[in-house]
Amino acid sequence: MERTHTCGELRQSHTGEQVVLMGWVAKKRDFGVFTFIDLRDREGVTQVVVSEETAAAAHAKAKNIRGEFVIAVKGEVVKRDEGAKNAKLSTGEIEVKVDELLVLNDAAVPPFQLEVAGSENLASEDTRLKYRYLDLRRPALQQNIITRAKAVRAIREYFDGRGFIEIETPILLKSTPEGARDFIVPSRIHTGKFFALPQSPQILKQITMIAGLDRYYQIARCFRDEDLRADRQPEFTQLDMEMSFVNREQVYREIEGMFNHVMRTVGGIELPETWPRMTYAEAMRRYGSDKPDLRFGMELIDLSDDLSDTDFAPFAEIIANGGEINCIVVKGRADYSRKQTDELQEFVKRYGAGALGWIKIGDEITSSLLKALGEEKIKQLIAAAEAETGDAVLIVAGKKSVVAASLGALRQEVARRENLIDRSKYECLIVTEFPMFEHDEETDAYIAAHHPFTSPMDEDLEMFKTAVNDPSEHHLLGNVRAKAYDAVINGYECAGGSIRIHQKEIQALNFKALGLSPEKARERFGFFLDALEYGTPPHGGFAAGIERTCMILCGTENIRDVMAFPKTASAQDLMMDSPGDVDASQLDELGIGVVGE
RNA sequence: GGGGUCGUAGUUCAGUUGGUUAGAACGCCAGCCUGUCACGUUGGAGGUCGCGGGUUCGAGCCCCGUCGGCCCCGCCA
Repeated sequence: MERTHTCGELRQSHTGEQVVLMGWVAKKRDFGVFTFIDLRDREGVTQVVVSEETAAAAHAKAKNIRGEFVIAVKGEVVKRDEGAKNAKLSTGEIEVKVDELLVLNDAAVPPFQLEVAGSENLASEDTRLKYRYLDLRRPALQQNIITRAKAVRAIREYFDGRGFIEIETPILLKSTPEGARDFIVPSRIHTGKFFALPQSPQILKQITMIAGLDRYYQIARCFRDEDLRADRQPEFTQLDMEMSFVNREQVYREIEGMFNHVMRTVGGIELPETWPRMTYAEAMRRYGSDKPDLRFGMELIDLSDDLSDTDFAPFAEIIANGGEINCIVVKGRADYSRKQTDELQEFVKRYGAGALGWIKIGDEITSSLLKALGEEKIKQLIAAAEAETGDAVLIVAGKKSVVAASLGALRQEVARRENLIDRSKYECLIVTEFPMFEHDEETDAYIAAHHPFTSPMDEDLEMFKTAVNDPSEHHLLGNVRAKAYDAVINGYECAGGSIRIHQKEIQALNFKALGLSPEKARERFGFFLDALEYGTPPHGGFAAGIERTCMILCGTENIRDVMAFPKTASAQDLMMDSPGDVDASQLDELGIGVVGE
């Protein structure tokens, strides 16, 4: 018996045809003298009916069939009576009247129900992860995996069409102890030495530019041994690309072109041909985030000037120390209860905020700051925030970075709670002019904000040189902007990149800024510094997160929904139970011993 | 490393102030059923209340510890 059709393709036009379907039993409805079976495969579900009267042998076999049995049926496509059609199924206008039924394989009773009314009754995620092969039979999850395949295909289409070439770079690389923790692979041939898995193919793609390959891309697996999040896994996939002889705008065009092509062809989503641009400084000021979700407003408002003359000691101190006092206005929520504002206060405390001040503009004005600031000042703040009767004003004071982080996160949290996010909207932007360095307070050192090969802005080059060469001006590093940029869709950082340094003098300057001696730099990146000597073209590029892009396309907030075999938040695979032990002989061969706890 | 939250039947959950034999739905097993598509219907089986300890006459419930899932902070050049 050969399959003639999938379970998703039969329509009324097939009426009368003899067909063979194969698939899994999604559901059986037994009526004694006949039995309905919902037969499922990747493409859909088709109802087949087995009658004792017309197919006694098949009907007898159907008696013993259970969910997830694998069966083949042969029979005629018949049009359903008007009242018996099922509008919920794409194949609901027909059914297959079975003549022959073959059990291709039986199945144990599944540990959880694949199809239940309402996805909120699904089995818990750890159960489903242990039996991932069953979870993956769920049409919703299969659609995500299929969407991902389409997205990757669309990416290849785009770059192939733009004259880029796909180049594979090694998975076994060398550890460069900067950035994320590496996954380490021991070498048997060189006992005691180790490879590292790529955190990204960054240096290698730059070397392809030095090699004159000009336009490179790769669907690259990346590995970072850091803690997980709802949108972060230890291994993930990036679209990695690099091009020579380009400026930032030319890279932006490729970011826009690629995402627009993928979102249009895979998701039917139209994004603007040219995306809005916003500097990092503006994004932080207006949204408290370098990846703002622009599907709603509720921008941050700076109240520092209005409070510069305050007697209230905590605020005065914060302003004196260069801090800020910002607020957001929640429309129509003057009715926030004490419990709710307490919850929001707990929320901002996670980000280091000391407290959450509030003003509720109801029939009368109430505020946690009424005693501290006085009624007149409260009214001034309301005016400054342009809040209206019925609104709530939420205020955070503190260090600039803490105010941005906590209020930026609060803005997102309130939008979620208040249902301010239009899920049918897709708001994208390119954030530009990221800072070149971040200041690490613990070590009082400056570390690369993007990576150590990022080019400074031309406008800031002199300041950069001064900061590096004059120890008394070292703090200026914090002001140097880079030719670095991110692509943001709906509050997700979907891609990031930069124009790279192609002159060895500036690269040396950058290593010095980062506190890397020439010897250390040579030790870590010697091969790359050598390469820079031999005619490096100006170049730049970006890397896009495949999973995050697919999360947006699939409308999920969980990265595990767009990966076939994901790991748990504690970086384990519950299906294969990895990571696991290895034989002592394997360790011996590698010259490795495990130090007990 | 830290915080929050959850853990009771195969699954999703309920379980009162600590008090008799821990319940429901779905699933499973056996029967009946000529048009279902969340089929209906009759009956049945199924529990180490995550694990360990403690308090108590008595613990699913209280306390301590521990393990695991999820979310967040730190971390993620």
